[in-house]
Amino acid sequence: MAIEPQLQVVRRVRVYEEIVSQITSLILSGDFTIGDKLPSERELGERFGVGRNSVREATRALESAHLVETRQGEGTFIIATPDSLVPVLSARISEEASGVHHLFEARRVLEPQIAALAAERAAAAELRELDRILVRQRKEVEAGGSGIEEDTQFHMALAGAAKNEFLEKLLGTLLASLRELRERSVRRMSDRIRSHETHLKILDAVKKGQEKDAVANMISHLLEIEGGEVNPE
Amino acid sequence: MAIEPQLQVVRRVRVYEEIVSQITSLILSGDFTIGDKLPSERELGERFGVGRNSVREATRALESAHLVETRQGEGTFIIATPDSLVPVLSARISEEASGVHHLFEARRVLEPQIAALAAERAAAAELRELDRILVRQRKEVEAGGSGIEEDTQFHMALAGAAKNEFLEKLLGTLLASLRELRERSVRRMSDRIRSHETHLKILDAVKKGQEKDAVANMISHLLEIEGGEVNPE
DNA sequence: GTTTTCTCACTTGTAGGATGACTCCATAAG
DNA sequence: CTTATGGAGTCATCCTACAAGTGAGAAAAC
Repeated sequence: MAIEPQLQVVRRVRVYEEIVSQITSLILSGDFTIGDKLPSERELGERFGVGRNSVREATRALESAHLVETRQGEGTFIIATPDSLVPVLSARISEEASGVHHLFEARRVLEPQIAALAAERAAAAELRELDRILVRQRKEVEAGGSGIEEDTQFHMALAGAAKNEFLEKLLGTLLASLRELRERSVRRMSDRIRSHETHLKILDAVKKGQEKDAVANMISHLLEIEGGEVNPE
Repeated sequence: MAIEPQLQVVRRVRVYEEIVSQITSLILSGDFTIGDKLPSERELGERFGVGRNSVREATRALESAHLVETRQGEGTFIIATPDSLVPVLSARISEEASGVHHLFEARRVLEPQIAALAAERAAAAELRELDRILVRQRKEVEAGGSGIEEDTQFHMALAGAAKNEFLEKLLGTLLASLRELRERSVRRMSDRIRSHETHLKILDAVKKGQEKDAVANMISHLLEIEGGEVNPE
């Protein structure tokens, strides 16, 4: 084969994505704030040097992310509330590898407390659902699967049992950000089994309402998942 | 004034929204499932009787909701299952229902851990900044002010010292959400002074690197702020 | 002077054409 | 069998044209 020059893989960024990114930055930096009106589609197009279509596509993306609101005949307005910015922020951070450690740390902060709340508040039906998830995970792992889908389900169901929608939403965001990383990490079968067993321990503590055990088990579970190397100071 | 008939507010549905809705339904019903390829933009446009622009805008909205993935030269593909749609739907609901109580609780989950991290990692310059903030707060309160601005600064500076951008931004979000509520609550002078003194205690623990004291002091501080009635089970 | 109506400029909503870029696959050339 | 080539299908992006909605100020009516 002929000599192939090492080609840089060009990450094709579509025009509309670039616009979304820029406008999001302007909102985050405070240059645009709630209630502000964006320049018209034509003007934005001229300013960015792109067509009106691309501006519109960017607007649709921002709109479905609840960052802006478009009213025919009037214009497009910033409606970003702090709440709606949370997912955006986490998505950004996850793009930069430097933030991954922060995400794991945030998870270690959040999830043990979520486990404690679940231990305090979980209803019988929720406990049964958690049981069912772990049964599915066991089958999946024994069949050679990764069980990662069930893993996510377990953690989210636990958050649901904690009865705090804000925390639940937050964890969902966090797990979504970490998801591709976790899928990438090829874990050994023994790890998967151990992970499943720690799930059982956590659920056991939750069932008995033992908050401190739930916290402790969750912490060791997260350290297992995260590092591989558990570092129990 | 003349009799105003109760006018029904007409919800104008844009074409692209209708398309998003229809495709979402097809995913939920299982007619479209993961991996499936959507018809081409032209064909979709003809089938719905709309222009390609509208189809593209719908695609952008679906894409930013992680329901589909578009690859140039190939087509647009479903990347979601009915299961994965559930969180999307419930997120909408929680935007309205998510109560203030949940926000306070989330704060009690987050901020003690942030204080612990700060106790572990705070640099000298950051400690001096925290000092300065508390001096300003003291003056402000003694002059009859609320000191709420300095309160926010203190908590955010502490989060900065924790050296985790994600947690820092998260707390910023949370405090902004709670801000108007806190401003509304007319607190007594004695409460303001006590709040300031608890700040001093927290900072003291942070300076000495006593993580557990930092956590404990932060918890009691938050309970003070939140309820007025401390309930130390 | 006050109120109502109308006009017009501006903005978003939508359709559809033209062209470029990319992917895949069948077919031809070696 | 391997490698090029080319064409069909598709998305990416630009463009024009017009419909539809909004708001403000001019014009008209009172």
